[in-house]
Amino acid sequence: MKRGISEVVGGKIASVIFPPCKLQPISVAPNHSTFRRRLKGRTIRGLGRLGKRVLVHLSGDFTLIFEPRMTGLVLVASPPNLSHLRLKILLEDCEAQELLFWDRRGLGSVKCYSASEFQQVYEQGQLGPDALVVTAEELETRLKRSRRAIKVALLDQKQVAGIGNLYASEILHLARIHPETPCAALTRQRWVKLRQCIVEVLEEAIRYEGSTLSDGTYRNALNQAGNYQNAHRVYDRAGSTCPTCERSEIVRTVLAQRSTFFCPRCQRSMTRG
DNA sequence: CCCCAGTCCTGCGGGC
DNA sequence: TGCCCGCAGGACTGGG
Repeated sequence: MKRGISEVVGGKIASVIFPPCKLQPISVAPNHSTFRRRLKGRTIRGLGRLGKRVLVHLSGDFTLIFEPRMTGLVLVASPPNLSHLRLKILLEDCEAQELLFWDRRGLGSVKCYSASEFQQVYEQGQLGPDALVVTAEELETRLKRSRRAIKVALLDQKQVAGIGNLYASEILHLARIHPETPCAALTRQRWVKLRQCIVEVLEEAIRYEGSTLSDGTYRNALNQAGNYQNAHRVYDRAGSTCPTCERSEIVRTVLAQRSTFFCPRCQRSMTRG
């Protein structure tokens, strides 16, 4: 999503519009008027990412933070519809005419923080190391004393930032680790393998422009559907044959109230294999 | 501290 | 055909 909005860099924010919306409003921080005041007239200096959040760095040391959660989109193209359009930022002096935030369920948020506010909110410990750059040693050090299931731990953004429910199942299948394996039971070798698979799955998903599931919500910054759902090995594939062993059927379970998919043959043991 | 369950939100789809 | 209800999950909260 971040990559798709690069054409906003260098732009100047001409106006900030919260379109009238009959739905429950999304969260805006610090509040609507401060948000608008902080954005207006500023120049977009660059882009960043913090786990699943998209960062837009502004002049004056402010940072605009998009948190899309499941159904939010950061767009530089027409949104899927107007009824769920939550924020419209009109731009000048850059390739993109506008930067939009669209969110069907409204669980996402937009924030604009000063450097010190940003530091406070995302102080050390709030978010773990980014999943794309975490090392096996960091993962092991953070989790080896935990008795939680590895699938649940991978979703904990304080431990490692950037892995969502869908990708946790895919990562563990590729790493051939049973999702209920207690973190403390994983060997050094398994942490190394796990880190490799985290990077492999996430980079693959990014190449495919993400997963557009059956509800059709996820889109890239140009409102184009992703293709990673066609590459899923286990997610949402309960009952179909495992593409790795081509023998067992994919099983669905629930861990920490989240759907979890795995192959009982490839991800057999809790502690070895 | 560690960990889990409940909560928020909207639209889709299964069941009847 | 239409209605109702369960479900999807990322982050946060409260509590054991």
